[in-house]
Amino acid sequence: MSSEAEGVRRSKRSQPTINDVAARAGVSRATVSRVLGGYGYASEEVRERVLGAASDLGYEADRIARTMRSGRSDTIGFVCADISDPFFSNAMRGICDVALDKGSQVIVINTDDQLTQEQAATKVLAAHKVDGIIITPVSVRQHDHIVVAVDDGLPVVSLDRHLSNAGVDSIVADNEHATVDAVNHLIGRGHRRIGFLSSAQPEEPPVLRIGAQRASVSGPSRPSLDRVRGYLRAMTTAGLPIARELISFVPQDEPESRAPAVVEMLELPDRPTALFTADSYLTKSTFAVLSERGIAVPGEVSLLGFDDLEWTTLVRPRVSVVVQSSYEMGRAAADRLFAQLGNGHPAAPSGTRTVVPTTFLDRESVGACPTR
Amino acid sequence: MSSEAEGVRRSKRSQPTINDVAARAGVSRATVSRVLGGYGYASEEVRERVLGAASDLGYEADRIARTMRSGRSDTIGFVCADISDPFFSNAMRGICDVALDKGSQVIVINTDDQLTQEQAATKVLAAHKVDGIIITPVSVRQHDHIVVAVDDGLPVVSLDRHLSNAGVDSIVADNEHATVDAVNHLIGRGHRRIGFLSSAQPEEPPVLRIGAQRASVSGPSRPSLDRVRGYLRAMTTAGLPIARELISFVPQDEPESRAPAVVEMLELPDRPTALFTADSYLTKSTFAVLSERGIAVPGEVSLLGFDDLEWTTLVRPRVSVVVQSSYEMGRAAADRLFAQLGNGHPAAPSGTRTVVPTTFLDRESVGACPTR
DNA sequence: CTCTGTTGTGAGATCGTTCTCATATGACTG
DNA sequence: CAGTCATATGAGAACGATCTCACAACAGAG
Repeated sequence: MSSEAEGVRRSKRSQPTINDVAARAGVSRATVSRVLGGYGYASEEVRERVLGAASDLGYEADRIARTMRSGRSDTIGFVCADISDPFFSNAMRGICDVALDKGSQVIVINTDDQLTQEQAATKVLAAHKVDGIIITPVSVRQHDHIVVAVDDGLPVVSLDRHLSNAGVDSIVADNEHATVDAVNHLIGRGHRRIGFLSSAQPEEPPVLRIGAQRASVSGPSRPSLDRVRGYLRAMTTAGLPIARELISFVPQDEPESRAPAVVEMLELPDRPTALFTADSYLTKSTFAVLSERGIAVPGEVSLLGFDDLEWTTLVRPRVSVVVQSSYEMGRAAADRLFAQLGNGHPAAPSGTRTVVPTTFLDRESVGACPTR
Repeated sequence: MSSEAEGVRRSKRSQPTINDVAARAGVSRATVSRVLGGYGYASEEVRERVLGAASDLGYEADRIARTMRSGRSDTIGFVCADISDPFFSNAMRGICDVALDKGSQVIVINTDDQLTQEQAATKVLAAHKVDGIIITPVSVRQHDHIVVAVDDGLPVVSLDRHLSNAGVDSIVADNEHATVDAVNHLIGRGHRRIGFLSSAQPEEPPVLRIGAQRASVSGPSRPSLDRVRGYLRAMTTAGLPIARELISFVPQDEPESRAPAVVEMLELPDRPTALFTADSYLTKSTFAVLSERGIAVPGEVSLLGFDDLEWTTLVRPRVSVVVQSSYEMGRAAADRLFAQLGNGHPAAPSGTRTVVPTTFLDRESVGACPTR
């Protein structure tokens, strides 16, 4: 009933606390917490008084204090190479959508594919007491920091890369299969000399072993490697020879080397009649080179790429591509993470590998192998 | 010296606390805090012991507890319509880069241009005790929730939109000027009938007033409106008539209406010889329609757009555009925010309007006005 | 009438920091 | 020798929520 004290309100940063609500409702903090938290007992009369007081004051629980006490922050972390990359920003959108649904927020950290930054990121996120982390690990070998986080009980989901025996769930596209299908499509159109272009992690350049009967690539599962594997498998299965010069890896951190790599392949004595580009960067560079040199697509050279981007339907010919939905992959990663969170005690992560399907969009850049 | 207790470590979620460090160093919490916080006195000997203990334990201060006590969270919020939109993801990257530099993290929330979601977002971020917010407000009229936040002492910077008299700093491109220059460029090439296509916020469709001598558009400053203003000013200044049918607004939330709007303009009895598209969506739709219909660019129709995207140099002709660096705008917004944070007590935001320059990229889609 | 159980409430510990304040010691000054 | 400093440290109070526990009050059972 004291109307005078009400008018005085400190203007700067003074959200009402649970004490204010308790005082206004004439009950204790514990009772307010019980009513608002929806647990324990509370008489109907008290419940109404508390709810009324809370809404009168515009009370909103301080998340930080809540986290302090309960350990849950309703916040997850997303660690990626570069949020301005469409793959990650789309995945981010998927993650955010799921998080919103679960009442969580998302903190983003870019690593620029630097291991040190990734290590720092996991530490910072742990210090922020995030409930879990979705990460696209820089390296599939050096991931001690991730294992440490998992051991500390922090749920982690790996996006677009699979960490073997790290006990981390992962969400990946069916890269190998999709590539097999795509290359088979080219083979089906009569192509025999099919070039393969891919970006490669500078730290772990792929090592190819090309034998008479078999070709293989060493290293753990990661998109670029799995796609080479798909290429090798499709070629081998079709009984086609694997030529070293038809496989080109461009270091991820040397964008300026992409066009030269494409040029080099096009200037081969026995030029490939089809090109499979394993990522959007190389699809773009390849298309640009082809277009600049006036090489007819698909008349002289067919082009088939991985990843769909806005421009692929804007250019002529429209580019045929294998699509992986980064948005769906983001959603899947978040779903997986919240599933782990749901199990009260974060059950020992089983290291489940969730494979997200890809789609083949047959457009205009692939044609029959030109006859000579 | 007790080596047995050391071996026992709880595996789940048990980061060492400042108490552990204090115990190991044989000092009090306060001393540890002083050494680690770098303030007050501490003897060289104690300092070393503390530092040693902290590093032995791998101690990292709990950010949540720190926030609890100090009020600073080293976290800022970014509220945008859709993080998967290149404009926002690039801005986000800029914000993250600056934040990283300042030792802060960024929480992203998508609003899908929904006012209710934006209101919820500001509340949640306040509850998370973020140090400040960068926001691209859905509406430049209904922003009570933003004013409330500012009044509560939460620094806010508005990105890409200016809120008049809300006391909020803003970062915007020089939309009007850039458009004047761009349209002047078209006029300089002899064009007289220049079409203008833009997206419009569904809630506040622009109202045009077209008089004999003057044309104007009502409403507060926001990119789409400022660009129409630029168009009107350039046309008026050049003494060219403003024709209502040459100005088309497509509701932002109706992507399916874009192509029809372009078609409608191209089928005008006296078809425009040049088109200025005020945002990337319409640039894309316009290019697609032009290309599908086989209309020669710039032979029959010239095209000039706002915003640069990957595809504009991949297609033929390459599209001439006005570029605003969303990355730089993001950086500028973050710089502004941290500048406010720096002033100990967040000085009353002056409502400063920072204008980020644009660049005109003259490529191949603009040509001389065809003679009939 | 005592005992047990349900319902309702509050006191107070707790989470891990930061930071104020009190206190202690030695050195130096007048 | 008392008084004033600078140096060095620790005790303990916040911050705002959650949640355990203790305790009432009252019902119904034995």
